[in-house]
Parts: sequence; C-alpha cells; structure tokens
Amino acid sequence: MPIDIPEVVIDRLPVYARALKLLERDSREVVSSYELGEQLGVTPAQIRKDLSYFGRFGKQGRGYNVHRLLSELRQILGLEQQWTLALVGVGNLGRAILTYGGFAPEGFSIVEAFDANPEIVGQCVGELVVRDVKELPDILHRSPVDIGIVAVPAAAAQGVIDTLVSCGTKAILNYAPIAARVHRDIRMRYIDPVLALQSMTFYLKSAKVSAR
Amino acid sequence: MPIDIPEVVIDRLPVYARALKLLERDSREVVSSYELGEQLGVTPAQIRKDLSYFGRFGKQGRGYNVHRLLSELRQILGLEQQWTLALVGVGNLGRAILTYGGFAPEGFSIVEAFDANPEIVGQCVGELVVRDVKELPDILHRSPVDIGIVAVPAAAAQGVIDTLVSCGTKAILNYAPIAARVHRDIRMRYIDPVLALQSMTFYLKSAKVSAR
DNA sequence: TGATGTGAATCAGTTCACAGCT
DNA sequence: AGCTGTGAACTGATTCACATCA
Repeated sequence: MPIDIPEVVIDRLPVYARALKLLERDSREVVSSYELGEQLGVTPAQIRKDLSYFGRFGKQGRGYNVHRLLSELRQILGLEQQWTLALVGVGNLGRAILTYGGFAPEGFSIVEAFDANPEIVGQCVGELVVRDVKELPDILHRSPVDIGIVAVPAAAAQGVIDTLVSCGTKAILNYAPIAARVHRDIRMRYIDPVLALQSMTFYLKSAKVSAR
Repeated sequence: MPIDIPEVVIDRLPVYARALKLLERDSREVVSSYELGEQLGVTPAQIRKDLSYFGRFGKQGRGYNVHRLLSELRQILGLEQQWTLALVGVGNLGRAILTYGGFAPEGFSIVEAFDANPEIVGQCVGELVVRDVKELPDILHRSPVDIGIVAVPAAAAQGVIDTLVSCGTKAILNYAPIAARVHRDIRMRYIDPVLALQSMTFYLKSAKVSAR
C-alpha cells in the first residue's frame, strides 16, 4: 500500500511531526500549511502536497488540527510503536550513542551492544553488558532487532552490515565512513559529519583568505 | 565562478574523493566511472556528468588517473586547506565530538569549545579549555572560525546559531534536533539520527509484527 | 474570506546514447 | 576496443494556480 510515495516525502514527515509536537506543547489547536512552512523553511504547497499522499487531514479555510495531524503522522511513520536496536561498536562513538538520551523518548531502545575488543566485551555501559560480536548472529537470530546501529571502524563496517542483514535486520543506521553496499530492500541511513563538513567547505573556499 | 552547480553534485564529490583515497592507498593508478560507480552504488553516467561540471579529468578509453582526480577533487572542495571550528555545547555529545578522531586527519580542527554550564566551563577536554558561551562573541570576533558546531539542547540551538552567524561564521554543522532558520548564504548541515530512524520506521512498519 | 487539495506547468536531476578520442 | 564527455530525452520533484469548501 504505501509504495510509490517518493522517499523525499517520507524523509520530511518526521520534520513535520517534530514541529507539530512543539505546537502541541504550546497548546496550539490549529496550524496552516503557511505557518508550518514558515517555521520549517518549506513552501506551504510542499507541505500540502506531501500530506495529500496520505489523506485529507486539513479543513479548508482553517488549516490542520495540530493534535490530529500529529497523531496521523505518528501512525503513518510507525512512531507509536516501540523499536528495538542493536549497536555494534562500543568505542568512543558507540558509547556516546548508548548514553545519548534522545532515542528512548522517541521509542527507540537499544537492547544489545556488541564489540570485537576483548577489553570492552563484558563491560557494562548504561543498562547493557557489551557482548562479543562473535555472538551477534546467535543472539540476533534468537531475538531479532528492528534496526542495527553500526559504529565500528570503516574497515570493519561492511562486514558488520552484512552480518546484521543476514540476521534479518531490515534497517541500518550507519556511522562508519563508508559507502555500504546492501540489497535494495534494506533501509540505510548515514550519519557522516565529515562528509557534511567536506561539502560545506566547497562554498567556504571562495571566501576563505587566511589561516588562523 | 562555482555557481549554478547543483548542490547534490557538491554533496557527492566528497564521496568520490573518499573512494579515490582508498584506491590510491591500494596503489591503483586508473579507475573508470564504471568501477567507481560499482563501488559507490552510483551510475557511471552520474559520475561522469558530475565531474564534467569542473573539467575534463579522464582519458577516453582508459578512465581517470586516481591520484590526479583525487587531487583535483581536493582542490575543488577546499580539502587541501586547514579549517577551524568552534564547538558550542560540551555535554555528552559535545565531548564525543571533541574526542572523535575523524576530523583532524581531514583538516578540520576544533580550536574553541563553549558551554553555558558553569560546572563545565573551565574544564579541560582534550587540548581545549571550555569557555563560557558568554565570551563567544568576543573570542570569535577577535579570531573567527570557519565553521561552527552546535551541540546544545534544542531549546538553545537557534540562539546559538544566530550568535555564531553574527560572529561571521559562514557554515554550521548542527547536531540539535531543530529546523534552524538562517540567511540563505549560511551553509547548514544537519546531523540528526532520530530523524534518520523515524524515516526508516515508515518502511519497517508494514513488516513489523511482534514486540521483542 | 481564508484555507485546503490537486491537476497542470515548471523546474531540476538523472540517464541515455553516441560522437570522439586514445 | 574501451571509455570519456555531453547534448538530448526522460524521470521525478516542486511549485503554481485555482476550484472547492467551511
């Protein structure tokens, strides 16, 4: 059913949901596509068109009921559900991910953590005991997770991703700086601050004169 | 000069550069758009078209000289230069950013760190002493940085971004979960793992059956 | 009056396909 | 023979503009 909806549209829905959450917290009852667009730096037409893929949530002359629209979006995106995640790689970065407080309130709970380093295996980080990555297939076959988080060095990342996929993981959040190759029905998102910086410098270059 | 080149093209160049770096390390002399495309999951035509915005770097019948193309891309993107960054927000996340080893080898050096919490101000993290964010305008006016990194709570983020911009910062890497409003000649990149997860769940939803 | 929802028009990005070079 | 570079064709996304409704 939810196919042939452009992926860019899906990517924007969580942004809308986040803005609506703020509006709801401020007890706003109704919002127009114009106001929402203003807040998000998006055209009103874009918002209306995006939403129209999923239904008719607005009232002409009035706008959208904030609570109603938020709840529709949460339904559409599956944000009402609880999602389980397994983290692979408990170095600096992995630790920061484990202790980051932003996932749990959104329904994302990291239920397993793996590392290859024997000095790290067995450590407690937060609520979790770090497991040996060798046990990953066993553990995840027994109780699969919805999403894998990859925070291992570049050289190990493709292997880890392949293993996760072979355990039935259908979505991966990859922090490793590689262009991973996966079957196209596996969802992949990249968190890659270096890439982000390297594309901005193109625009800075012309302006930049001297070193500090 | 470098205007009306689509932004998506610029975003892909660092990806190409990264792949070329690997090839160079493996002492590969020449690579075709086909092979590069294979490795990156991109069509060869895309690569050739992207590169053609900047020049004719290939040899018909042969492909691209790896070293030459890498060095051209580094030039185009400004990766030969050293870039200075200021971090705002030295909580969990900020600390992870400061200790992350991936920036420095790419020429990005964090030269200032700011926080609003008096318990954090004055602490040493890595090489840096954390400054009070109140001193930020003074310090950055005196010695500006190229890029700001924002790792403060959502509620504080827009204010911090405005301050950075008023100090002449032209590019911002934003880790805060907000849709920031900035003048369009300020470059902004978002690092937002929650958004990434929330768009993937849309696709998982249909498949998901039971809870763990 | 003031907003939505949506076909149609436009704009942007990708892929095709092939001439041309080595 | 093999691959680049690039207009042209195509595909996809955004914006326009307006009928429609509260």
